Amino acid sequence: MKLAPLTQRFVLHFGEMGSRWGINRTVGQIYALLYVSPKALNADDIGDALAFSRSNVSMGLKELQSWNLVRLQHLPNDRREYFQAPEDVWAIFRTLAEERRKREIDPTLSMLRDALMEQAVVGDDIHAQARMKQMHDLIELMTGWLTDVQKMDSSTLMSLMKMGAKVQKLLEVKDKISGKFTGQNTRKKIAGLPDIPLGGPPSLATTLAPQDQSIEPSHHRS
Amino acid sequence: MKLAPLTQRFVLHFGEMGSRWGINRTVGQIYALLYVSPKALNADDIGDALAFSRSNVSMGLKELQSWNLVRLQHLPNDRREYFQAPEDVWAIFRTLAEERRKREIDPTLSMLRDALMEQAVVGDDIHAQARMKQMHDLIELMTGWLTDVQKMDSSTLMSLMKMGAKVQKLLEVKDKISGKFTGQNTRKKIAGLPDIPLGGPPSLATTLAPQDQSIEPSHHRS
DNA sequence: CTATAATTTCAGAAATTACTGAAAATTCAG
DNA sequence: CTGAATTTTCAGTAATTTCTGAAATTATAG
Repeated sequence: MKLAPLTQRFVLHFGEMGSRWGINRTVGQIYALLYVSPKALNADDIGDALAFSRSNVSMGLKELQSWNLVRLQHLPNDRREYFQAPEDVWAIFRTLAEERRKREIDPTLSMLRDALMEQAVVGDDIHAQARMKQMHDLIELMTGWLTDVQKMDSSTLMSLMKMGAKVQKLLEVKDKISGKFTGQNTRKKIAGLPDIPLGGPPSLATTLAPQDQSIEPSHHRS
Repeated sequence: MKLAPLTQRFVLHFGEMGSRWGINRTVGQIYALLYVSPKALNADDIGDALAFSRSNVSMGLKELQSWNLVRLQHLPNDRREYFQAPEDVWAIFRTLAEERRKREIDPTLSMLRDALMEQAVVGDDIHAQARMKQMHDLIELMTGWLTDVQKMDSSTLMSLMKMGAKVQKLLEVKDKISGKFTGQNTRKKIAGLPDIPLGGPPSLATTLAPQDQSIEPSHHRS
């Protein structure tokens, strides 16, 4: 590997972090390289720079393409494919968020939806279902909000993030002007079922009724 | 494994998703079980319910503890340790976000910080450093904002999320009232260096000056 | 302090995932 | 179409991760 020193550090770091991010070392390094590269690279460039086999590079690129994280380019008088990372870091971030949602959240959300449709019979399942409902509602709220956020233009998003905790103030002001409740009816409510509890302890107790709720397990051997 | 049907589906799903979430099957299933369980469970209960070896359960619980995702309990007249997931789904989510940041983001942020302190010498590194700066600034903005958000009380957060894209409107209104620029000076600016570009294409060109920026790679064989 | 219960550690087995080189498939200039 | 260039697939191997049972450690009741 014959990379410029800072580039090399960056690439190696991404390789190591890969596993924590759910990608492998190869994919991490390839992406890092594309990200810092001033020009698009072909598979041989990459394999050469990182000392990976050609097939490994091919698989890595395929993976990155499935994440929508690379742009494919064709150059005049060159049959090979050239790859580059999008220039806009915001765009990269959005893509990442979206893809992660698709892979890490959506399947769970749909599993939860299914489970909530069923009529729980066993006692344990009745409680379990209430818990699933809580999780489902939270996830739906978060992903719905993420969708909204992704629709905003970058500058709005930027403002929002830069003001940070100050939104709270702004929301308070808004409340005073527009009436008692905040954001009411802005997002659809799921038929018949209770809201996500906000506070601490009383949360579960309030969502589903007659179930053993005491802290100490009652029948766990003397 | 002798679990109630819905519980079982939930547990198995978490086991499968585990790998995508950076935890293993065991840990995923243990957490799922604790999450839906109406009472705290001890290691034997868990190993029994999921058919894992005692040592595997022990390791899994250790892992979950390192994520701050389980509470430990002691019962009268029972030497064993009992585990449970926090009841408040919001609290769980916050913990998850915080831990993931610690593991998946912070190391990269600090690597980037280090790399930005160096004086790039090689041409490629000069460009690479500009790219790292963009990534660094975006991450810092996001994590800083996350910190702010985590400081909000749940109801504010709830309002914010429920209003979704409508914040945009609110921000516009605020702008009209409070002057021309939004959020200006709300978060510290990093000395002397340019902001994160917002738009598409002109982004990189505006951040660091005299570097090959043309789209077609100029010296890539005829 | 001793004996027992409970938990943790750890070396090796099992399972999974990553990587390679060779072969197959695809693409495209001529 | 043909054949060279390029990319993809895939079977086998290497590396890593997960899981287990046995042994070691820790905690505590008596």
